[in-house]
Amino acid sequence: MSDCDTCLVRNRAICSALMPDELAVLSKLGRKQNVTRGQTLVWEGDESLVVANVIQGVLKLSVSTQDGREQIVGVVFPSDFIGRPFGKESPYGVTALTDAEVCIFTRTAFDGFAKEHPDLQHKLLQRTLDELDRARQWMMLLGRKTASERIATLLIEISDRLGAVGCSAIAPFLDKFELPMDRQQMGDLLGLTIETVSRQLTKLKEAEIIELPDRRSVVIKDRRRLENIATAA
Amino acid sequence: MSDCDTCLVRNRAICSALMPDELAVLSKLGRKQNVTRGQTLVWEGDESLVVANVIQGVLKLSVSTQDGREQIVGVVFPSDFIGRPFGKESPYGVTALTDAEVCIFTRTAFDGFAKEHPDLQHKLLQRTLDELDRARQWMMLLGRKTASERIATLLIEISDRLGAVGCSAIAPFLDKFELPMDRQQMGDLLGLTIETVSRQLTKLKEAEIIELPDRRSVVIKDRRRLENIATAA
DNA sequence: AGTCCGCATTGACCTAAGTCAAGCAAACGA
DNA sequence: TCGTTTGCTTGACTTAGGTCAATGCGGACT
Repeated sequence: MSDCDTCLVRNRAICSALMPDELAVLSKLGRKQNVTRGQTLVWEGDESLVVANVIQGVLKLSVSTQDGREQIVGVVFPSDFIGRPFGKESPYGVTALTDAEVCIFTRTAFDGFAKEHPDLQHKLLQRTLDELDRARQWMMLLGRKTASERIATLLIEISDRLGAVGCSAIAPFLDKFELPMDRQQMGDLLGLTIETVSRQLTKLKEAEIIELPDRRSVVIKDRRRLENIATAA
Repeated sequence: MSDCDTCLVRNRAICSALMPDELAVLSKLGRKQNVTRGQTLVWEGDESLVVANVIQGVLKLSVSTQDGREQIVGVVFPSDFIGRPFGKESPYGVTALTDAEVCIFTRTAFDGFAKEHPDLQHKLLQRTLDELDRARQWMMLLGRKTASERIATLLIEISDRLGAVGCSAIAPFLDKFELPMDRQQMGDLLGLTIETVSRQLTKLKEAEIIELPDRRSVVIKDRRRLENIATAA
């Protein structure tokens, strides 16, 4: 891999657990790779051959039924880790939602390196625990929330996670942002149809809680009210 | 804690990563505790003060909305690990579904010990990754499956996990078992109401796919067909 | 400028699951 | 032994969200 020193996510990715000399070793094992929107990095059910760090862009993790229903089970942002280390086939596919850049490793090479580096494993454990918490919050959404609660929650969540990627000191709340996905993908993430997503968005727009300047943009005009809807308060 | 040597789950819990002398140290930090059905070990939103291994019994992890809707986001069986190590408040409550016995540690003591024992952390990481995969499969269920698919999936899942606890060499498929939860809890786990759970169970009974000898027992009469329903094949 | 084309929106209608309200039966306590 | 409670089932009705079918609209290409 070319150059960890200039990596956009070097302070936030799991690599930040490593000392410079260790990082040099790891960097030899990986390489940067560009991925274009829609490209699939890992197929659901395939043996888990690679893991990666996201440098730029947004990717989805998704599961499908035989008859084609799809559920997005995770969305990864810059500095997040992708893949299933330590054996096992990948129970979900990984596909780019936007053009992206990842720092990719073969799973076996990464596993071997990780075994020797407890600090890296520790970071990975913390990240996995956080991801598990997030997955569980999403289970509540999928199991018990109404369509409008789901949409509101999604907008807040995306705003927060995009905000965390940028400089949060300058822009603590990101009230204007680009959706990293289309309506269908929002539906696949929320367990709704595209039509319901669309209807709920126009409802929020008509209530003047958000604006939709174009198909991909969202402006949050009344964050407080949006949060109230999201938490069913 | 009294005695790891005779612990029912010593070969399967994360403790199995440790050497005898290390285990002796860990055992000093924990103690066995009995929990009765319905008792809550950790409250949702409380600071995470304890972690534990499950020795016997079944517990639920659950999240609630302000207005009282509940979603069960995880079910833990003997040898599973409970709690949120390394800081943070617990985003879910932990409550016993059956009488249970756990081996409990204060979080800080456990964290300290884990930091010194990479093998233990490695086990914990693998377990957390598995748990995350399971949570994601459940997201597919909650987001995209119909009521009958959900019920069928639940019965298969409980049968499998109870089977894994017992001796799977003797009983590879557990076709008769006790549900570790009531109808309401099945609903909370599946994102359904109690009435829908009941109706779907009677439908499976009338199709002669299962039997329901009493409120807590299930007999799987036609596993193949049940699996077909579960996977929407 | 005009015409595709891929999304997104909107409307009319349908249905799976929720709600509300009885019944019912095993377990429980007097 | 008989109420009472607690959990489960069943039935009648409602509804949130899905389905199907137009329609709209902005961006890319000729």
